[in-house]
Amino acid sequence: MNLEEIARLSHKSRSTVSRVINNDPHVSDETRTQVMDVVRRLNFHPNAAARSLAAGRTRVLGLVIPTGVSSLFTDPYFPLLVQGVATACNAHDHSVMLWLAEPEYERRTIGKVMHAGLIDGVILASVLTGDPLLQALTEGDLPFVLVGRQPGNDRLNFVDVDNINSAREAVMHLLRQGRRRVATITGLLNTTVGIDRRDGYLVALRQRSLPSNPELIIESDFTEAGGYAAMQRLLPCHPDAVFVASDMMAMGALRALREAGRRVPQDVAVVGFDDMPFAERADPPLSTMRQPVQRTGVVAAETLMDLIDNPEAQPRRILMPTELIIRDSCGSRAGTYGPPLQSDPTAPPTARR
Amino acid sequence: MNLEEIARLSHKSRSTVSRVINNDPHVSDETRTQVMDVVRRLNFHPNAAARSLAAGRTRVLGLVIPTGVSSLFTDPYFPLLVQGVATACNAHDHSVMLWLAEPEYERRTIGKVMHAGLIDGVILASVLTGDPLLQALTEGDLPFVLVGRQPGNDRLNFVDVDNINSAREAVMHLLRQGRRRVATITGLLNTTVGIDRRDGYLVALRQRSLPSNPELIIESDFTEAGGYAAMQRLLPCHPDAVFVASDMMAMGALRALREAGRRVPQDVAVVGFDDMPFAERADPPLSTMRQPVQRTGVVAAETLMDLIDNPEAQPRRILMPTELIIRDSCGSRAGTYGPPLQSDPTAPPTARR
DNA sequence: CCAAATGATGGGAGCGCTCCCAGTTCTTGG
DNA sequence: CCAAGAACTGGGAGCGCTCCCATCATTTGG
Repeated sequence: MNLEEIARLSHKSRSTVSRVINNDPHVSDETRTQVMDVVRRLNFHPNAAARSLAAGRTRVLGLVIPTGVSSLFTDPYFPLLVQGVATACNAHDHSVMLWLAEPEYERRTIGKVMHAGLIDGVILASVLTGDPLLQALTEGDLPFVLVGRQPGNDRLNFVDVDNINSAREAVMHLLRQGRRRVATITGLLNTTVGIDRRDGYLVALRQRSLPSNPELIIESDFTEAGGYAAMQRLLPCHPDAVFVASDMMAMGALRALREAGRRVPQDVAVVGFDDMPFAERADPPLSTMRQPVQRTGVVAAETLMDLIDNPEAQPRRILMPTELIIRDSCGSRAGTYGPPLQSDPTAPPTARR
Repeated sequence: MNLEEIARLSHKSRSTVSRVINNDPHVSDETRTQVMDVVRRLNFHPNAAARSLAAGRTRVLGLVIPTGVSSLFTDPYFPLLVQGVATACNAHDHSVMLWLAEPEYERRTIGKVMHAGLIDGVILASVLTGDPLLQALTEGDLPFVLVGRQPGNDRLNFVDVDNINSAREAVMHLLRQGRRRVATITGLLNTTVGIDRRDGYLVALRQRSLPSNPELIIESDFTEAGGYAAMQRLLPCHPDAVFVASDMMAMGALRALREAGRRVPQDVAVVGFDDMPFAERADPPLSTMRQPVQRTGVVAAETLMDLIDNPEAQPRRILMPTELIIRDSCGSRAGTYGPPLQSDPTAPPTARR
């Protein structure tokens, strides 16, 4: 079944049917109705390949997820992001093509993304600096949006949260409680997000004129096991608070603290990052910096579609809001543990929704 | 850049270049080398749309994930499945198109999957009986594979685990420990997997000539919160063991037991299902029936590709192996808790890898 | 009342491939 | 040494659309 056949059955031309299908205004209402009747009766859908070939666009967005990041799919971060992208594509009558960037197929993936004409644009999640695909995209002319900023190139389009300031706020919150030995478990420090959240920790200390103590800063890898191991290394240093750069690692940290007999939050306050679904059911419920992951996926997809339609505009650099969610693990729930939350009029608001 | 241009530069015809690109054997080695040199030099990739249009196949597989199942992307089940499918596609030089089956776009999704010619075949995960897309696929002629069997139609292709027998084994294990009041928290009973795992529980009781007690069977929904609520309803009935139909719900059940002061496994033994990554880090580590989710995704994709090449063959009905993983929560770790594991020569082996 | 603008429609060309058929060259056996 | 086949190569048609231009009918303004 094709345009020609619909044309025959509705006694119109192929061109007119094409106009109807594509909502072209240059069609009379009567004709439109006639054609649509036939289209609906036969459940006609135009062939995507022919359409792409003739029009030069596919109405498909690519989504590339790195596989090197070990946590990958056990951490709900990517699933939520994927869900956001897919939802936005649904809403805008696009489809999404998903690639796992497995190193052994790197060249092939680059070829498919950039040269095969399968997609109109691509969303790249969590790229590492120097990623060959990013390199190729930068040199090519396929529209693309990063999830997570890349320092050093201010012409890139990205959607992200303000990791530095969000981390700073989280640590500030701990300091305002009177915690004096605040440690941090960082993410991988070869990722921008890992670096930024650590830097936010350092900024907070500096703002309070506190020295940073290298033994209170442990690099980890965003996994539960990594958080557990990092917390164990931290135990001998007796921190009274830990800012953990992801909820997944925070779960590991809580487990290590529990096993070591340290009470949370009485002995050690813990704040995570992400507000993943499991955070509120942790033991104790985890205080954490919420970021709107699913919404980030939606915005990334919408930004990309906008970019496809308007390739010449200024780079889009979008920061999503974060929000500090206070639960039990940081010891500042009113009247629950320790000293009450001191109000600090110089502090920025913690909620920026 | 197109075939014609490669042909010009390599002093061959379009047809010959096409043969080289498609690994047609009717080309001399010399010609092949010449052409490939130009192809590589210009980094040429044939246009996917033109290819699909001319050849009638896209080398793209669809993957449809339901969104009605509330757990969806917070449960690592789907992510692992997606990863398996994507990996298999990578390995076989295919791409994967992902759709979230959101109810409000149901008609549109069906159209894209079935009539737009975007894909050569589709994998459907966790369909409910009577799903309109399944209905449409059954009546159409697009190759498709289900993840999870559908009773009532033995012409469908599917990949699954033997949920009935696996559940039976898990419950048998509890009974062999001497547990007498074994309860179950089921999944949604409008899903085949929910029904099958409950039925396996019932079969185990029957095999031991034990009566089934309705108040020890609580329907839940595969979520952590659902498992928590179900366990709370179970507490007054004083079960000494619970078979929970998913690890996610088991986490909720453990939380409820902990809050109620019931010791696991001394007071209540718990066995889950899935062996999700978090199971071994639960408190206590969760005994569970492992199923190879990622591998299931790989097999589903490979089965679909086979089906696309051989549409006329017999229906593929594939069962993946499961394996009971003994950890602390069921109280049968040798020399750890309670009575020793009794050997039961009539029992089937628990590991079937 | 007629020229010019406006609106609606139809047909041709062409997007970049694959597939088929025909033609050319090179072998090989009787 | 030549016919018959095998091996390789080239060109045409066509996949189902979109886009452009031409055409025809209908308004509208001077």
